[in-house]
Formats: sequence, C-alpha cells, structure tokens
Amino acid sequence: MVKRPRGRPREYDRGDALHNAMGVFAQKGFAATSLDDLSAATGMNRPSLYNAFGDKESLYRETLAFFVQHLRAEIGRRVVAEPDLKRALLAFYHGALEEYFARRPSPGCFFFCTAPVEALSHPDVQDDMRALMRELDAMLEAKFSAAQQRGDYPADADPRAAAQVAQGVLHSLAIRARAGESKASLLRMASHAVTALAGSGG
Amino acid sequence: MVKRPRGRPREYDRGDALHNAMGVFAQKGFAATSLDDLSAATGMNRPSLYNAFGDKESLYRETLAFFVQHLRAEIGRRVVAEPDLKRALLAFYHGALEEYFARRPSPGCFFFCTAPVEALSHPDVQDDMRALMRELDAMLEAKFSAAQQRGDYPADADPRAAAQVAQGVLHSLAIRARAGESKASLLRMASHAVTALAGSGG
DNA sequence: CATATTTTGTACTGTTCCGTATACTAAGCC
DNA sequence: GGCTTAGTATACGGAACAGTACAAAATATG
Repeated sequence: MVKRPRGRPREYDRGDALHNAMGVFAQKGFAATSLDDLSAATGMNRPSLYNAFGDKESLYRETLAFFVQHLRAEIGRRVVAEPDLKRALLAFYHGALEEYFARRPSPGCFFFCTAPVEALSHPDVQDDMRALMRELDAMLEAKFSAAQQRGDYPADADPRAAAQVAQGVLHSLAIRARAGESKASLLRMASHAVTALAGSGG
Repeated sequence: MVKRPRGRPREYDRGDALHNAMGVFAQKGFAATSLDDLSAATGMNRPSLYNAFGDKESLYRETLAFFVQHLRAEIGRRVVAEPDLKRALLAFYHGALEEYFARRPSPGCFFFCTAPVEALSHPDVQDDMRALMRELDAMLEAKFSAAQQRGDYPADADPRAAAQVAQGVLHSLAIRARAGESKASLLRMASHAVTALAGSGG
C-alpha cells in the first residue's frame, strides 16, 4: 500500500505518456513534432508535460531511453540467453524486425531513424546514440568472443570488428524498413548476413 | 558562347546554391531548417529561392538528387571500374568515409542521416530513398555476380542478398560517423566487413 | 531612349510554435 | 472546516515560420 502524495493526484500514467509520445516522435521525428502533437497524443496538457518531462528535448531523450529500456529487455530475453552464435544473431535481427514492423504507421527503428538527424544540433542525443551503439557492440562482441573460445568462430578474426558489422546490419534493417522495403526481403537479408558473419562453421 | 536571356541576369549559380543548401540540410535536417537558413546559406533571398526551386520540400529533394549525382560519379570512377571484388568494396567504403568526414561541421551521410526521418511524412522522399538503395543494391549485386562468374565468389551464395548486406555496412558507416565515431575505427570496420562479405578467397 | 522581361530586395500576412502565467480543482493535513 | 500542496485547464506573449505581393533594378530588344 503506497502512501498517497499530498496534492491533487495526477491523471496520467508516465509510462503510457512516454509510449504515446514515442509514437509521435517515431512518425514525425523530433523537429517536426509540436507540443500540441505531444499534448494530443499523451492526453496531457502543456503545463503537465513541462512539469513531468521538462522541455521538448528532454521528453524526446526520455522516449529514447524508454525505447532502449524495452530493447534491452527484449535482447536479454532472446539473444543473451541463446548460446549459439548464429541463432543469437538471428534472434537479434528477427526481434528487431518484429519491432520495426509492429508499430504500424511508422515502420523502421524509432532510434536509428530519428536520432541521427538531431545528433549534431543536440549533443546529448549524440551521446545517447553513442551509448546505445557501444552497448550493442559490447553485447555482440561478447557473443563472438564466446563462440571463438568455444571454437565455433575463427580464432584469427576480430570479434570487435565483427560485432560492429553485425550491428551495422541492424542499422540497415532500420533504414530499409523505413524506406518501405518488405519484411520478407529484410528477413532474407538478415539470414544471409548471419551466414556471412558467423561463418559456415555454425 | 551562350545567348544571354532577356531580363535581369540571375546572380546565383544553381549548383553552388544546391551545394550550400545541402550543407544546411545536412547539419540541421529538413524539418529544422528554415527558409531564412537557406536564404543565408545560398545568398539568395526568399523569392529567388521559390522561383528557382519551388517550396522547401522541392529544394530538399533537389539537394538529395544533387548528392546522389555526385555519389554516382564518385562510385563510377572508383568502384565500377575496379574489377576485383574486395578492392571494389573497399573503394566503395573508403570513398564514402572520405565524403562523410570531409564536410566538416556535419559528419555522416547527408542522405541516410536526414532522409529516413522525413520518409513517412513525405512519400516522395521515401521514393527517393528506395530509388537510391535499389540503385546501389543493383550496382553491388553486379559486382558479386561478376566475381561469382569468375569463380572469385562462392557459387552457392546469393549475390542479391550479399549486395544488400554490403550496402548495409554503408548505412552503418553513415550513422556511426554521425554519432561521432572516429574515421580510423570505421575504416577498420569497413575492412573487416570486406573480408566477411567477399570471403577469404580474394 | 522607351519598352518588355526577368531577377532582386523588402515588407507583409496569417499561422504556428514554445514556453509560461494565472486561475481552478482535487487531494492530504491539522 | 480551513489550510497547504500538487496537478489541471485556459489563455496569453513574443518569436519564428512559410509563402507571397509589390516595387526597384538590371538587362535585351526595337
């Protein structure tokens, strides 16, 4: 039983608000999204938005963090737990494609399709990008290294560079989904990428 | 000797104007760029901009086409002319990285870092994206197929999917440069990608 | 020199935008 | 019940925005 705070209870749910704000940002991008759009999507009026999240950039960065948090959970469940390198990579791409094609009116990756354009004007967003990519690189590198130690991956290859390329495929799926390419085509591309990256010895 | 047209001669050069407009769009993105920004960058005042290029979206799409035109020239010179698969791929990535790090204040790919965010709101831009990616896929597929026919690339591999992955690496270089990763790191990533994609038999 | 034609420069219009001030409402606390 | 605290609703202010009229300038033509 949580103690009720002092004043009038808020009428919005913070998670719902972030989810809905993300929907708008994903479709229009940061710059083209107005506070009226956000207000309409979240059901919160402007002062409540400012009180809860600060200005537009802060809210945007919170939606990025919200997205990453869910991505992390999904990856932990489907990828980190999978010991086999090829299957882990496939789970990585398939999970991403599920996500990219699920949020219907705005396919493609919310993060990789909207953040890059803001990275130069908003250094904090650039930092967010770097942080996510570093995290994914590290996660993938651990996969390649583990496979290498088990002898399932060439000993003379560079797991760090391999991880970068593996994440690169993700970036491409993100962009291509945004451009309207079909899910089937991208699934095919992903599976080819796995055989190219994980070698034939999987 | 070209015949001088009738009225007051224009004071701008169309190519210069597109180049400078591209600089602004590359840094701020389409939505965050104002006509005042464009006017300042090109030295043209607003009515001249409208007379020459139409509205903001038309101008943006012309800068995209301008970029693609130069990209095409560069690729034709450095990539298509190179018969060896690995060397062609390396030239492809190295040329891209030169470009991505040359335009100083705004690293990363003008096209792949600014167009995706607009693709849903501006279907014509989405079409432009698809067209470019299709063209690059075809160019790369031709490389893989040629190598395959020469026996320099596995006969059972799919050149079409390989081309998609190869272009995927480009997308990643574009995004990572925008995020501030170093050129050295990306060169290393590119060379690893080449060995992974073109096989060890190069 | 007078006229037609095209571009340039300035100023304007109506809209949209972000952020906030002010008044109102719903709850806890004493 | 009165007071304090926190959230909501409305409305505002000043700035920036996209696009356009209109007059001035520069050139060819006759």
